[in-house]
Amino acid sequence: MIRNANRKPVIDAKECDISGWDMENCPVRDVLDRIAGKWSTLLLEALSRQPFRFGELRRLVPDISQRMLTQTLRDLQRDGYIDRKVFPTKPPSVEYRMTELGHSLFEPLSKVLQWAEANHPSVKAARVKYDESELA
Amino acid sequence: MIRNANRKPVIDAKECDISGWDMENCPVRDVLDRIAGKWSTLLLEALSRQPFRFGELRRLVPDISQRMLTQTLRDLQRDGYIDRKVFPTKPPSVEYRMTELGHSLFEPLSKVLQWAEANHPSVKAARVKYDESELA
DNA sequence: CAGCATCCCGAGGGATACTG
DNA sequence: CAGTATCCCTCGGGATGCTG
Repeated sequence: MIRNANRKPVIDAKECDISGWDMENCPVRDVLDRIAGKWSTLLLEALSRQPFRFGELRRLVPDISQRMLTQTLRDLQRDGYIDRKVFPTKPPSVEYRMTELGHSLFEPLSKVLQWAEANHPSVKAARVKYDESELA
Repeated sequence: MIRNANRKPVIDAKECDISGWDMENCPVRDVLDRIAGKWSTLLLEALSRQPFRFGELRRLVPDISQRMLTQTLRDLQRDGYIDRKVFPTKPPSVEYRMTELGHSLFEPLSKVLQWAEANHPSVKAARVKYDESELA
């Protein structure tokens, strides 16, 4: 039985490196908050394969509003994950292309996405089980 | 120069496997939405190291409100990432422990967290550069 | 100790219309 | 085509107080 007696003292802040994260300027949160948006990962996934133009992305992700497409692309660009090239044609065309930083981010990120897809059934099953035990 | 002429036709939905995700029941989003919360990764990181009790987690993450601590823990438990064991002592004590599913999630997830920490300077630099070019 | 209930606010994000 | 500008509204999450 796990009890207070043979429980280790509360984890040391230095050692654990968690308590040291004050949320105001936590590096991990600062990066994560931007890619945790509703559309970020989807756009990163698309652009990880090949460059796309605005309208192409719009067609690729039909559910996104052009407002959020613009904003998400700008945020991703601001953080250095994608590049934006304007071709002064008429009408103008704009190409979005993933940077090296973006690719290096997407490498570990894609593993999480793959995990999510692969383990979705387990998660759904866990939810059903939880919900059943709750209404008891 | 990249132009419309020698540009590949718009990516095939089947091949790309993106357009096929209707957002309503996209597996990836369904999983991601829960771990994208403000506190989820922090609690997963803590519990990936060792089990903790409610109050211990509270002290580990001082910024979290007990409301969000309770709610986030319940959500993580519901999705099967952590277990909750109640010891009928007085006063009662509750232990949270990461499940195998949680550990298997945290494996790829921790890589992203490490990436975020390691590349935070690059991201910050990109932002500065972007903001400077914007006010021009 | 480990929660639950309530109130409340700001940000994320949708819908629509207009523009260079 | 590739955006910008408004309006609006949900809801994630903070603060506070109460309970078994």
